[in-house]
Amino acid sequence: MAEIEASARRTPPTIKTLADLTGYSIATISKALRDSPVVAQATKDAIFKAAQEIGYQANARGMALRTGKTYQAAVLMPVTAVRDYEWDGVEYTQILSGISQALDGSDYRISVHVIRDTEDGCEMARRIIDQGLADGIIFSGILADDPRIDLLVESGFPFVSLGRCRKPLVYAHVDIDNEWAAFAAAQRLIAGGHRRIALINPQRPLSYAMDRIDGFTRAFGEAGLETPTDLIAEGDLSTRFGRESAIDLLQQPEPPTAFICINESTTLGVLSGLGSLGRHVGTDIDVIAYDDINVSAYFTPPITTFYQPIEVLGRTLGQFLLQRMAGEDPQMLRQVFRPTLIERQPDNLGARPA
Amino acid sequence: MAEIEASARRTPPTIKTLADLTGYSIATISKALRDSPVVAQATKDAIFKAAQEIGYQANARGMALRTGKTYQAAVLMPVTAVRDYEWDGVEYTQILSGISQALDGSDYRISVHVIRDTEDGCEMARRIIDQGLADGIIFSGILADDPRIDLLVESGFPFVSLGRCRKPLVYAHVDIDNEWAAFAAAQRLIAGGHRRIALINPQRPLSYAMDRIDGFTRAFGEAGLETPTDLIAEGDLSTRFGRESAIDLLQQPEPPTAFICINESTTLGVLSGLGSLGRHVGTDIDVIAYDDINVSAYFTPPITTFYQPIEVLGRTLGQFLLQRMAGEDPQMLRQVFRPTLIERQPDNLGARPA
DNA sequence: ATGCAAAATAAAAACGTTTTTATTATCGTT
DNA sequence: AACGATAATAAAAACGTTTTTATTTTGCAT
Repeated sequence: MAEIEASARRTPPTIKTLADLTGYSIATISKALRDSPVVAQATKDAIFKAAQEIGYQANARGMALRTGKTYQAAVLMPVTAVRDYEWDGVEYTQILSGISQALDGSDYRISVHVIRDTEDGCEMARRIIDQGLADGIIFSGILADDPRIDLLVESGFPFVSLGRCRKPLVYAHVDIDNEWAAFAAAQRLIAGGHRRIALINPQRPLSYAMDRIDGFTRAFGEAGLETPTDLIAEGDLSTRFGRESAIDLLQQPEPPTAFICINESTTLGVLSGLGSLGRHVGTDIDVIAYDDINVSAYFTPPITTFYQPIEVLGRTLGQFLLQRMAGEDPQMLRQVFRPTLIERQPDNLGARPA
Repeated sequence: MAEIEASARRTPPTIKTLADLTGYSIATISKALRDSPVVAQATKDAIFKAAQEIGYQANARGMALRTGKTYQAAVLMPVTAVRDYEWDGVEYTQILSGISQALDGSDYRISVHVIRDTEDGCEMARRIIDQGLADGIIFSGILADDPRIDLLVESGFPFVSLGRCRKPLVYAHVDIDNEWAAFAAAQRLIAGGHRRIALINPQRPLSYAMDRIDGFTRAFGEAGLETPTDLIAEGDLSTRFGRESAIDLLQQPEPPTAFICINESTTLGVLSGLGSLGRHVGTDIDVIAYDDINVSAYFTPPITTFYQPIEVLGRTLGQFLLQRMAGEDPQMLRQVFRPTLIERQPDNLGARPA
C-alpha cells in the first residue's frame, strides 16, 4: 500500500494507472476522458472521479505523438536592431500578452521564435510546417509581397498575420487601417494650415509603409495640393532613425512645419531631434504620432496621437488563430482596426514658417 | 518508383524509411544518427549520407515521448499592468532576444508563458515540472523570499533566475548589482551637494527593491547623513507611477532636489511630472536613472544613467540555462553585472533649494 | 428460452523514437 | 579446427496516447 503510493508519487499517473485503479481498459479510459459518446455515462463519471482523485494529467508527449498535434502556437518575433541595443520592438511584449490572454482557456501554449529578417522568418515558417513544430503560426512585419503568406496559404497551414500583403489572397489577419490613419493625420494638419508635412515612415517593402504613403498622398490630393514626397523619410523604426530624420529634414532649405510619426519609438527620436535644435512642439512645430503602447501621454509636452492599444490586436490574433486551428474559414477571420484620435496638442493652429 | 517518391513526399521520412532504404535496422539507424560508438564508421557514413539525401529530420514528438525531454526552454514573462494598457515590461522583448541568441545553435526552443503575478508564476512552474512541459525555466521578478526558487531548488529542476532572492540557496542566476548601483547614484548626488534625494523604487517584496534601498542607505551612512526615507516611493514600475510620485513628492513641504529612477519607464513618468510642474532637469532638478534598453539618450534633455543592456543579461540567462540543462553545477552559473555610468547631465552642480 | 441488434467495453495496433537485450559475424589464440 | 572474446547489427520492448477492430454484455422482440 505504502509502496504503491510511493511509486505513484515518483512517476506521474498515466492512463494505465487509471485502468488498474478503475478496472476499465485504457481504451475506455481514453474515450471517457475525451467525453466520447460511446462510453456509458456511469463509467465516465467513475473515471472522471478517479482521474480527479489521483490528479491525472494527460501526457502531452504521448498525445502529441499519436495525434500529430503539438498544442503549440508559434509566434515569429522580429528583432531587427539587435546590434546597437536600439530601443525597438518594445510593443511585442504587449502583443504576446494579448495572444496569451486569448489562448488562456485553451490547451495551446505559445512558442516564440526570434527572427532577424524576412528570409529568416520564411525559413522558420518552413521548418514549423515541415517538422510540425506547431499547430499554427502568428507573424508580423508583412511585406507588400510577402513570401511567407504565399507559402502558408498554399500549404493550408493555419496562421494569422498582423498586417496584410497586397496580393488578393484569402487568409486570416488583423491589421490597423494604415491608409486611413495616415490620411486622417495629414488631413488634420493640412486643415490647420500646414503644407510642408514630413512623414516618418518604415521601409518601403513593408506593406503598411505603402498604405501610409497612399493615405498621406490622398489627403494632399483631396485638398488639391501636391504631396511633399521629399519629406517622406524611410528607415528602420528605431529611435535613432527618428532623431536623425528630424534633424536632417529640418536643415533642408524648405523644412517641414509638421511631423507625422509612425510609432512611439520614432516619435521619441523626433522629439529628441527637435530638442537638440531648440525647437518646441506646439509652438514651433506640430507633431502627430501613432501609438501602440500608450506612451505618448508622457512625453513633454504630451503628443496628439492616433492610439490603438496593440494588446487588443494581440488578443484578436490569438482568437483568430484558435478559430483557424479549429478549422474555421479564413474568410471570416479578418479584422482591421481604426485607431482613435487623442488630442493633446493644439496642432491645427496654422502653419508656422520655418 | 514514381509511387514511392510520391508517398515519400506526402509524409515526412522516418527512421523506418531510412531502414528500408539502407537495409539496416532502425536500432542501428538511431544509434548511427546519434553518433554512438558501437556502430561501425562505414555504416555511419552510409546512413548519414542516406539521411542527408532524403532530408530526414528526427520527429520531435517521437523523441520527446521516448526520452521524456521536450527541448523546450520555458520563459515566465510577467505582465503586470495589463488592465490600463500601461507602458510596462517593454524590456522583455530584449530579454527574449538575448535568450534566443544563446539558444540559437542548440536544439532548444523558447516557450513563453505569460504570468500575472508571483502566485501565477508559482503555479506555472509547478505545472512545468509536473507535466514536463519544458526542460528548463527562466524567470524574473524575484522576491526577497521567493517561493518559486524554493520550489525549483528543492525539485532539482534546471532553472536560471534573473535576480536573486535573499535566502542563502545555491542556484543559477543572473543579476544586476542593485545595491552598488543605488549606492553609486546616491553617492554621486550627495557629492554634488544634494541632501533631499528621492528614490523611485519598486514594491518592497521584490528582492532588488530592498537591494536598492540598502545601497541608497549606505551612501547616506558613509557620508554621515541621515537617509531621507520619506522620499522613497514604492509602486509598480509604470510610467504613471513615476509621474504621480514625482508630482506628489515635489509638492511636499520639504521636496527633493534630485531623483533616482529605477528604470526607463518610471524615468519617463518622472520627467513628465517635472514638465507638468514647469521644472527643468539639469537646472531645477537632477535626475539619475537606470536604463536597460538605451532609451534615456533620447529624452529631452538626455538623462545621466547607469546603463546595462538587458539583452546581454538575456544572453547570459540562455547560456546558463543550457549549461544547467546539461547538468552543470549551479554553483558555477552565477553572474552579477555592474551597469556603467553614462554622463549626460551636469547633475552634480550642487543642491538647489526648492 | 432464443436470437439478434445495439450498446458497452476490451484488445490490439499504431505514432517515431531510444534503449535494452539478443543474435550473428569477425578475428585472434590455442 | 575449435573456442572464446569482441565487434557489429538486429530484434524487441518501452514511452503514453488515440483509434480501429474485436469481443462481451445488455435489452428487446420473437
